[in-house]
Amino acid sequence: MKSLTTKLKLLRPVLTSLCSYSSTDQTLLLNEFTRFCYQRDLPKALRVMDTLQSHGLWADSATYSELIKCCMSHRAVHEGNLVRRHLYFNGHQPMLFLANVLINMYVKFNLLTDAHNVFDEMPLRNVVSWTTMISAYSKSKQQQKALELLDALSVFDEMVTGDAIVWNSIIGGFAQNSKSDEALKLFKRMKRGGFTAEQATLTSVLRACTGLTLLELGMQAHVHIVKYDQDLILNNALVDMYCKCGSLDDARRVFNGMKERDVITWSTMISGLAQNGYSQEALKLFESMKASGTKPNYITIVGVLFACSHAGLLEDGWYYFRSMKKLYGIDPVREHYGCMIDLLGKAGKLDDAVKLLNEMECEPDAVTWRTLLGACRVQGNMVLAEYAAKKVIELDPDDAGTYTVLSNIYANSQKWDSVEEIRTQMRDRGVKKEPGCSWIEVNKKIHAFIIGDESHPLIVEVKEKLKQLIDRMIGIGYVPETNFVLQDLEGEQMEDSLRHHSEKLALAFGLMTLPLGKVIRIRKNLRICGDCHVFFKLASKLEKRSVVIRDPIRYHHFEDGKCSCGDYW
DNA sequence: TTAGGGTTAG
Repeated sequence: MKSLTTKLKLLRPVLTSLCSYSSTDQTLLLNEFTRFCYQRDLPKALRVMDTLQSHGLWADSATYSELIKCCMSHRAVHEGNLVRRHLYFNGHQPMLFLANVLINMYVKFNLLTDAHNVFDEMPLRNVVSWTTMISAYSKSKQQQKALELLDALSVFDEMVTGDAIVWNSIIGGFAQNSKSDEALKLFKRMKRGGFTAEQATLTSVLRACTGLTLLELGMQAHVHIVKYDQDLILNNALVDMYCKCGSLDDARRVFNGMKERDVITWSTMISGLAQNGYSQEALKLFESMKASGTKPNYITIVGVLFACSHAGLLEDGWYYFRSMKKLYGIDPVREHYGCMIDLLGKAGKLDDAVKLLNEMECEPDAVTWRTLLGACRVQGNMVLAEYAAKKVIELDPDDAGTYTVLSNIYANSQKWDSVEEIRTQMRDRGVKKEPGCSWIEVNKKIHAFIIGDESHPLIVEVKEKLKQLIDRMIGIGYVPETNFVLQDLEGEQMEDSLRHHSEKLALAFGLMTLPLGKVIRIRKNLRICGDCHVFFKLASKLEKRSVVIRDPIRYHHFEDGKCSCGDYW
């Protein structure tokens, strides 16, 4: 509800213009202008606007607002500029309200510099002016400017720092652009400022926790959102958070407690189960979904096919793939083909995988070829791997890991010229390897371990702990893998750093700091390598600990010497 | 009849 003062403020310009209606002509002009604005007849409205200006007349703000909306709906930038010039005519300042409308117009045109100019020229701004700018920047490539403006706003209005909408927009913008840590910092600032987060803000916060695999923090957020118990979107985000953090019991609990479920709920849970290695349960859930009357969409089918590929369910995979069009009217797209190529390839049917790849209705992309490369790794097919790796590099020349894989393949066949060629290519293209990095949450804080980086305060102790662990494992038969050829899909591996792959350091740290019985959860930026996979299986048995590793594609649950992925990843 | 934000699955 608008306060009386606000209403009066809004009415003032209308009253002013009414008082100036001295002649019938002018009244007619204004009426005409208003009519054209409402009719969204931009050229006519602009013509009348010019005439108005020559009479020294301004229409009321509601009319101008409509006119600007009209420019926006026509995406008429030029006309928008005309209106702006009209409003500033003869040194006039548009009233606050109209300046805000102008800012919004430029934001919608994605002309942030113009928007910021209007903002800068305003003698007075309100929270709407700030929000419009901050929100625009938080979604743009200039996110830093959103933070700068927020700081400026705090100085300008320390007690209030805007309102919940400002916070919501900036947190949402950062969460949406994978700036999870910044989003969470802002959320803390928001709470310190005494603001209460609404559903959408909390959903963004959950998204940020999901992005960082912050289970503890996500659970804390869960406690705070019980009042939105039956909010569908929030619950969907919760299910996803628990799945992505590898905590399937919690995910199931939320899922089962939901009174309303939509296609996203079902798809999230199906994919979540599949990614975590519970393929049969995922397929069963798909049946329940159909029984519930919810229609699957193409994402649901991606999850279903992923479940099949994960468990090597060749027959089921083919069945779902072949019948998706007929049963659900869904045309297979790249992701579906990708799942099938993965399934066929890892089941040892590389020829069929290649055949399907060639039959694709859409062009295979880098991801498709990388999928085939992954299958070659499992099958140890160097010839096809070389071909697939070349294709990946062709389509994604910045993919550092694949260069390494290709280089390893050449080195293994002693094609040293080719090895040198790859190195030159990488140098020429400025491709740098992303260093392997693993994160682990202890006491709601993230600890990062980066390969070759010694900056963690406990790094000496962690390395010592790891050394002891390796020695004990060698005692029970662990042989460090030294054949890198196809072991390491992302090319993280280097001989001397093998002992200190980031996830091994994170594991050692987890063993040191987390109480017995607590699951050790690690998130990685690169895919786990063959040696680490063996290492983690053995470590889970030796240390009697459950370990979950989330890599960019899927999850590995290590328990009692086994991994949920069944060694196909 | 006039202004700002944000939300989930791949």
